[in-house]
Amino acid sequence: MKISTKGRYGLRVMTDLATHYSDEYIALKDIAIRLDITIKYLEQIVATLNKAGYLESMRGAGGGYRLAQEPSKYVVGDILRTMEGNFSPVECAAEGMSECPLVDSCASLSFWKGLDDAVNSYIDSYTLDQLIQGPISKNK
Amino acid sequence: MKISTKGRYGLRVMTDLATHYSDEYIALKDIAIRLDITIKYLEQIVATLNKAGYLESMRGAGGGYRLAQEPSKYVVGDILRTMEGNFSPVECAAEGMSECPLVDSCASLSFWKGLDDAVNSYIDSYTLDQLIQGPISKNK
DNA sequence: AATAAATCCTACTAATTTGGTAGTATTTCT
DNA sequence: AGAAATACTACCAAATTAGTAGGATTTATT
Repeated sequence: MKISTKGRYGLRVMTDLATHYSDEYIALKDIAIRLDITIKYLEQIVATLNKAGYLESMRGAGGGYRLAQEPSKYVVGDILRTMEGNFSPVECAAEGMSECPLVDSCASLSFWKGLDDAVNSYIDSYTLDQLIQGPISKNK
Repeated sequence: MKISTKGRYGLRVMTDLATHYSDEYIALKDIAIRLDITIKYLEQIVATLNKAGYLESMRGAGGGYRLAQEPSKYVVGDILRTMEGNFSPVECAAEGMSECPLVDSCASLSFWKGLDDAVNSYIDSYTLDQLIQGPISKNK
């Protein structure tokens, strides 16, 4: 049960933008260096975040990206679901799914739904600003 | 963040064996029909469960598999981890991992570890016998 | 106006994982 | 001896994921 690099990098980009939060635009070039990924790959990740409305962008020289809102406004769960599509560990536990022929006799459905709930309520309990606090102390 | 069919089928096989729990051996042929998968694929799934020591097997005509212990002795989390390898959504949150070059400055590590904990403690809170109760009432 | 720096858009490709098939050997019961 | 079952191992196909690449467009600077 793995989270893809898109989800991880997506969150990293958001935390990077959060730690550099201001009204200035930050170029992908800079983020790419800090996160050690290519600009080209980063472009795709940022495109997803941007389409979701999380960012403001400025094209051309001196352009870049910045958060559309302050860090505390971003729920980590939203970001992860945006990057990964739905986050349900099992399809049949997700929205309105009931294609499974075994559904009526399925002993595990409520178990899976419970897992789904546990995961989502955890990731929804964090906002971006909470992520960028604390761990800095580990640096010293 | 998906659970593979191996994990889902593995758990289904175990619940199937649990609902038919007795000292008789159950042939894969029967399980395959009930779960609607081929015997050959089922063989692989069962092989993993068997190597983990969850089952007792009997070869030859009239043979099959049965649970090595009574259903209440099986923690669902153990079964899922057996089928999926480790269950950590992110590698760096798993055992002793720290290869990530960003580890010291990683803002998210404790977040990921928390997710890992949330998932594992949920799946460890169920035993097989709990799964096979309750949903039967939905059948009527 | 030209140039450089940046986002934007889209297509393609490579690598990995997942899901499944297949064949054959071995064991056990009748 | 034969049938029914597990045990083992290799292979393959489809899907997903991860990453590359090229070029178009926009904007600031000189």
